[in-house]
Amino acid sequence: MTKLPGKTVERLSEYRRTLLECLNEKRNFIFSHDLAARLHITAVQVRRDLMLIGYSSVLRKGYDVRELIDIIGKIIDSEESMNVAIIGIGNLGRALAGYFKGKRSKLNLVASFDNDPQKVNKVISGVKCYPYIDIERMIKELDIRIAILTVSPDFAREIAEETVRFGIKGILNFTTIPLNVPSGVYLEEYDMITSIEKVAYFVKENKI
Amino acid sequence: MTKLPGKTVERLSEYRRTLLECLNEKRNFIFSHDLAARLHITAVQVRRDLMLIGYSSVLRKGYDVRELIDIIGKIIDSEESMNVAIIGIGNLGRALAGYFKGKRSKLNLVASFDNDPQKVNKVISGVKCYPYIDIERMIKELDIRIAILTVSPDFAREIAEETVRFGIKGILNFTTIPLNVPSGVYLEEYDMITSIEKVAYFVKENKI
DNA sequence: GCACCAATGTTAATAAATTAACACCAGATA
DNA sequence: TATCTGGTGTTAATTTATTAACATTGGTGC
Repeated sequence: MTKLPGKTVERLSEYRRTLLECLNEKRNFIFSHDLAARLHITAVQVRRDLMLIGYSSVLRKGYDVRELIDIIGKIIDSEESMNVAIIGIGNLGRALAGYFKGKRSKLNLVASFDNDPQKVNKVISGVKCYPYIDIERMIKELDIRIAILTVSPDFAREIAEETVRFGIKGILNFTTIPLNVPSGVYLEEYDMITSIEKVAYFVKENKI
Repeated sequence: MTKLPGKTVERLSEYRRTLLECLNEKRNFIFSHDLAARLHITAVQVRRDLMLIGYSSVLRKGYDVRELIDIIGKIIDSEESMNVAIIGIGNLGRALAGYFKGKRSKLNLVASFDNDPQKVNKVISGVKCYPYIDIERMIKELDIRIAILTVSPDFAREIAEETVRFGIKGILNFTTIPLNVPSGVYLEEYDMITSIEKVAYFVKENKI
C-alpha cells in the first residue's frame, strides 16, 4: 500500500472512532452518507478515502461496521503495538495521558518524563514518571518509539533533539516552539494558541 | 479586506509569535527567509502571506519587526478585546488557561465553567469557575464570544448547543465529539487522538 | 555613476484536496 | 420479468494551497 495522504489518515482515525460508537449503539451497518453526516463531511469524501485504502463492501446495504473497523486497523495500526511516552507531565501531559487509559489499542503509553521532584518516580495518570536524565535509558529499555512533547518551551528544542538521538521515530509537539527533526523522524505539531487566534479572527470577520 | 484563507491566518499567528521572540532577542529587522526558517516553511510562503494582507516593506533590509507585529495585529485581532471562556476545567482546560496568563493580548479569558463541586466558585488557573447552570447568565453578563470546549464527551453536544443559543460566536472544540453549529458561528475542532494515531501511522510507514 | 547583489512582490505553474459526475449494481416494486 | 431506486466505486473537474519563476528595486563597492 502506497503511503496515504495525511488528511486521509486523520479521517480514517475519525471513521474508526465513529464506527466504534456505532457498535455501542448496536448499529452493524452504516451508509457512507451516515458516516459522513456524523463527521460533518461529505459522503464522497468517505467513499474516496475508503477507495484509497482499497476497501469495498460487497453489499449495497451500507458498510459492515465491524469489518470496516478491522480494515482501518489493518491500515493505520502497526502489527505489534507501539510504545509512547509523554515528556512533561503538567496539565497538558496529564490530559493526554488520560486518553490512553482503558483504551484497548495498539498504542501503549509506557512512561512519562519530568524533572519536578513532586512527580519523579511517582505514578501519574496511570504511568510512571521518570526524570529527564533517564530518557536515554528508558527509551531503549522500553522501546519507546513516539514522544508526545508537552514540556515548557524552554526545554523543548533540547529535549526533542535528545529523544531523536536516542531513537524516537515520531514526535507530537504541543509546545509553541517549532522543531527541526532529521528525515526518518516524523513530526506533527499543534499549537493551541494559533487555534484560538484563528477562531477569534473568524468570529471577528463574521461579525463585520 | 476580503476574508483570508484559514491556513494563512494560522501562519500569521505563528509569524507574530516568532516576531515577538525576535524582539526579545533585540532583532529589529528580519528577512523573509529568516522568518521562514524559524517556522520551517519557505520564504515564498511568508512573502505570499504578507502580500495577501497587503503589507510591503519599504526597505530591502528585511521587515521591520515591530511594524510587522503591528500590522498582523491589525489584521487578526479585533478592535476591542474579545472575551473567552473555558468550559470544563479539567487538565486540558487548565493547560489552556495557562496560555492566557500574563499575555497582553486582545483575547481575555474571563470565566471557566464546570460542575465539579471542588471547583465551582473557586479561582482556578487565574480565572473563576462557575457552574454550568450559570452559563447563560455569565455569557451575557461578561459578553463572552468564544468558548473553548474541554468537557467530557458526554456533555459536549448539549453544552455546545447551549452556548450557541446564549450567544457564543466561536467554538474551539477539543472533545472527541464532532459538533454541529449554525451558520454565523465559527467552529474549529481538534482531536488529539487523531494526531497521535497519525504520528503512529507515519512512524510505521517510515519503518517499512 | 554604474554594474552588481540580495531581497522583495507578483504572476504563472504545479501539486494537493475536495467535489461533481456518472456508470454500475442489488434489491424493491409493479 | 422489466423497471425503478438508492447506494457504491471511480474518473474527471474544480478548488485550494504551495512552489517556482522572474521582473523590480534599494543598497553596495568600485
